[in-house]
Amino acid sequence: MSIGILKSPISLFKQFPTPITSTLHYLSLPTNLSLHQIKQLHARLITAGYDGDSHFTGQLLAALAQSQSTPFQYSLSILNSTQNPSLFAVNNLIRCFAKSESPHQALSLYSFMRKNAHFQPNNYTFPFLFQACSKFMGIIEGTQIQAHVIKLGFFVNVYIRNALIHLYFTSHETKHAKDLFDESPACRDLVTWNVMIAGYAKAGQIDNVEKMFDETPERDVISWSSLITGYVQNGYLEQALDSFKRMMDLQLSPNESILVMVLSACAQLGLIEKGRMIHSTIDSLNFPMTIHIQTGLIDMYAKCGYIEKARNLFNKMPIKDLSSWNVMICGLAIHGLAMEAIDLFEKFLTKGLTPVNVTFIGVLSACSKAGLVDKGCHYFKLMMEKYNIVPEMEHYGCMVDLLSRKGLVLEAIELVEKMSIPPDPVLWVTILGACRTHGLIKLGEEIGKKLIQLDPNHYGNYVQLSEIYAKSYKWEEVVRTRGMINGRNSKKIPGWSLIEAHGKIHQFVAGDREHDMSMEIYKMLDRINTRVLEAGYLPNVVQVLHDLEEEEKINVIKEHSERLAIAFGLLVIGSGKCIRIVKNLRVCGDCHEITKVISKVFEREIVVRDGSRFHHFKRGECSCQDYW
DNA sequence: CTAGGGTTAG
Repeated sequence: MSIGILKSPISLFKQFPTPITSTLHYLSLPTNLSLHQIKQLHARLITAGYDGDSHFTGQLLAALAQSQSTPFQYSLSILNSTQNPSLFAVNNLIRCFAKSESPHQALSLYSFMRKNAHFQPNNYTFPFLFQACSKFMGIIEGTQIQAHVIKLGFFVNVYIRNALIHLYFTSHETKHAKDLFDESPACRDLVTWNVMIAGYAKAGQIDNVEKMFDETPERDVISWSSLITGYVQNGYLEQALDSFKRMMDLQLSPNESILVMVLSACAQLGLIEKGRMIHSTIDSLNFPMTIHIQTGLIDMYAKCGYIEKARNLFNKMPIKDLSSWNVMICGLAIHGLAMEAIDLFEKFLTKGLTPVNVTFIGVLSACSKAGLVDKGCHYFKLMMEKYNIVPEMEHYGCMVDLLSRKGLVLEAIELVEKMSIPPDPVLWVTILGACRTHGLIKLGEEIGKKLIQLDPNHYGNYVQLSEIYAKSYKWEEVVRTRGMINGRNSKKIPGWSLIEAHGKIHQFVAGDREHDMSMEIYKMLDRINTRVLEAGYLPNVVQVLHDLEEEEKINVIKEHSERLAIAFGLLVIGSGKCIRIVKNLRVCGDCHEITKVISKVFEREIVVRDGSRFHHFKRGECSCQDYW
């Protein structure tokens, strides 16, 4: 009896004769059976009197090992009910253990094997063992097993070597992985190259990722997938999109992973035109609308400013997983739709789903963006007490932000001092900023001095402190603090803004004169400045007044990257169409103010995604209500 | 029967 004549696993059950004849001993099961189907089959075998048959035990375990589920107990019980399990069965049990939640059990089984002359490991055993070690970074155990591999003469087996290289990479032993790769060029295949590409990607060594990819003799879709994933995970978003284009130009078909990654690249860059193009590529390829693809699309639309599109896709999803909910909740949060994010989270809970750390980052950041102190504190407590989630830096970040911006600076300080992990200095920077805006001179002075001591090169701390002095009219201190900036190596992250126009990406930095249309852009900027002044816009006087040392800086404020992008947008984006800008840093107060006025006098909708959220500017107002 | 890639926040 051959499995080839059977149409589906279900028909397999129906065609099982009772009692099962000996011809069935040559049966091998199809892969991708569900746990339910395997259990049904198992039941039939028992009723047919084949319980404990060593051949069928092996087949059941092989099917389990290749199924989606990871039933540790069940697979063990199958083996235990067998009198004379085959090596095949034991290997597949190791495989089951390797992918289960307790992969170290694979090693217990291995040491049992070594004590039994009957079950000496073969070439199939070791890849599963190294896979198990990879799951818990068991490089010490792995190295011991490597010694056995050498002793038994299996070290030339390409499957085993690949699994071992993979183990070295997952255990951050990049050097050892490379040595193993270099050692025997003869013992390499396509998988070896792919392991190297993905391994270097995980290690953040993007140069080596590219080198390995270029040197791969023949590439498959996993090679491309590993390259593109490596780019996205290390922030090389444009390169990821370029590689995707290259791949598509070669008429290769993408897989799900590639599509999800390029959607993420578009999401992070805010490239709606490109994102839409990928969406239509997915449609025209008739690519299956999996949960991952749908979730990627929701994330992309939300992060590109189309929250209603994201919402529609989410509501239409027949099956959602945890990530889908997380993406949607976080998407609402970056749009400042705090109440909707909270309502969705409550709906999530009523479905009986269990939130994870990311879910709470979404909820808490929603609360912080809307200044909902009571709700934020409630959910922070709920997270710790009901769900036993230990807060991470990001959760503290939301809470400190929420409390301090609402003026509850002492509460914020108390929270930071009670933290279970050493606080990131950024938390103190947030509190320092709140001291400045709420006029807490003495406290701010103290924190500012401490921060400068902690990191004397951080430019922003001097600025904050000097502004606190300025507020209390301590001019000498202002001058002294400003003077301390000179000669420091500022670690300031360079700010940029980008705008998509007619399928091209245009990126600007402050004072940028590199763009082809620079002349027109600066002319437009002059026009903007004239018209907003007429409309009653006042530049941030305090800031300008005390930037005495370098007059250059006054101009730099006027030439902040988003202003260049807006000017460019007004020039090239058809009137009536919304101008969409993405920037990496938070929008500064002055730019926020001027953008409001621009939206009014030029009658333009302007959407800015800054480092933390969306601002929808319309008719002189912003969706954030000036709280951001 | 074997090894390799995967969305989520600021």
